[in-house]
Amino acid sequence: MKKFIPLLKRTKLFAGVADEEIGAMLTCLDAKMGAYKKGEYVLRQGEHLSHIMVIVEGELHIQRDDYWGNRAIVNRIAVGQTFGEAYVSPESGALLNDVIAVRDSTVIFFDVRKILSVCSAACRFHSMVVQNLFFAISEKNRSLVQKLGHMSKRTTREKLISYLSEEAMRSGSASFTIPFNRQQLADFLSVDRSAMSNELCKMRDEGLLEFDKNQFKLL
Amino acid sequence: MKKFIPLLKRTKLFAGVADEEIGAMLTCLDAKMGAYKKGEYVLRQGEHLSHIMVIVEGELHIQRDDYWGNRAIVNRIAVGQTFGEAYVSPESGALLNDVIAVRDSTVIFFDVRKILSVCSAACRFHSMVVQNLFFAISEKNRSLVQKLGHMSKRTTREKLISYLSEEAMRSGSASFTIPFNRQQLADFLSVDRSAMSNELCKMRDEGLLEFDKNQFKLL
DNA sequence: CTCTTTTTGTTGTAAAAACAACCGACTTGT
DNA sequence: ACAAGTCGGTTGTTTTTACAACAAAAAGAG
Repeated sequence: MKKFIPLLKRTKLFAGVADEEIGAMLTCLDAKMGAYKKGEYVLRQGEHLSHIMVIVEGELHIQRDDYWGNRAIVNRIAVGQTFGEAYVSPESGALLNDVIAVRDSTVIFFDVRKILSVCSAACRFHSMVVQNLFFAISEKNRSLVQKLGHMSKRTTREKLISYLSEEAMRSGSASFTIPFNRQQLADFLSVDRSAMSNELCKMRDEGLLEFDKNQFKLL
Repeated sequence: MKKFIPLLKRTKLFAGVADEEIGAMLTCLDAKMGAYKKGEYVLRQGEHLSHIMVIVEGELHIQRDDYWGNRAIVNRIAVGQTFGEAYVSPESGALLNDVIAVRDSTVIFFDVRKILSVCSAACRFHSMVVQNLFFAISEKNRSLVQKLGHMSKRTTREKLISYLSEEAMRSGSASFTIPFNRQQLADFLSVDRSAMSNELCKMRDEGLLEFDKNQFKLL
């Protein structure tokens, strides 16, 4: 687990915590590691979560499949990001979604109760982690609201424009790469893949944008 | 402001804090009160927020109107609930939505920085409020995910079933009252009002549910 | 109580999306 | 290298939605 300390240091969760402190905290917070193959479930809807997870390798999707096989991708968790902050609260019920590895992934789990309760040991930075956790969930909250902004658009085209504009804004350039393939993007925006593909090509023909695979350019 | 202390005591934010402490904290946290008429804007998209608000009278909608007049209702804030927790983080940018009073409303604002920094005075319960704030945003996070669950449904009917099921679940009964009129519900689910009204009546005719104004019963 | 405004339901039409089926290009594994 | 699988695009059909316009009922104002 130690080899991930430099990476952990750069995460939002451990921002401002010294290297040597992180090592101590791994013990203090009862950190456990898990490895998942591509396509494997990390957590399943209905489970009760007692740990917060930080992803240190790979990529996860928070998603949900309904009875008819429609998949909705709620969110994407990349290296350095966390999942489970929203389930820290004692009143939070069962997990609403599945968490699945979209690539071979490694995850470190931290015991929630140990994070929230003050520890006696060397964790001078404990309270900073609590505040970081707050900022992390705060950021996730804003990202969910932004996603709602895309989903509340009526047409596939508007959803695409809303999403792609955000990605362009985030990357700070009209050219950018999205972290989804077509099917995943369709599941993320909750539209039909073929209809979306069709719409993308129409938009390209109209000169609104260019794309090649996951590389997009807004014009 | 004092008359709201009993109410504040029952909010999630001040859970576990004694009456007399709340009075002290109102000063300590630099609480300010604001009154808003029905239809008035409390906050506007693009503003920068430095306060967390607790609503003590009335009802607010978090919403966004686009260029073409389409309104999307992101969330509803009722008495005792908070808004702005997600904008506490220093990196959080401008407000993504408008906040509007749907009824005459009264709001108490708390200075964010004073909440997050440790105060010297009588606020023994300060750290409890920080944790409560965490739980509040955590709950809001889950509610956003649930809303995404409704919005990710493809048809108006499915969205309605998803939403109404949740409301039934929450009320613990097949009969329940929703906090929206038809137009607001349509804006909340991001569908056309007339189409939704039509769908609701079809579902009633098929024997799926009964309703009278905002009162619904699932069968 | 009466007039006005708001809310809800209804209908028809045009636009858009979902769905299904298929093809070719590209990957991957053996 | 070859077979199997994945991925993105295309097309046609059916279903659903948005939009617009209107009517009836309810709520609210004076």
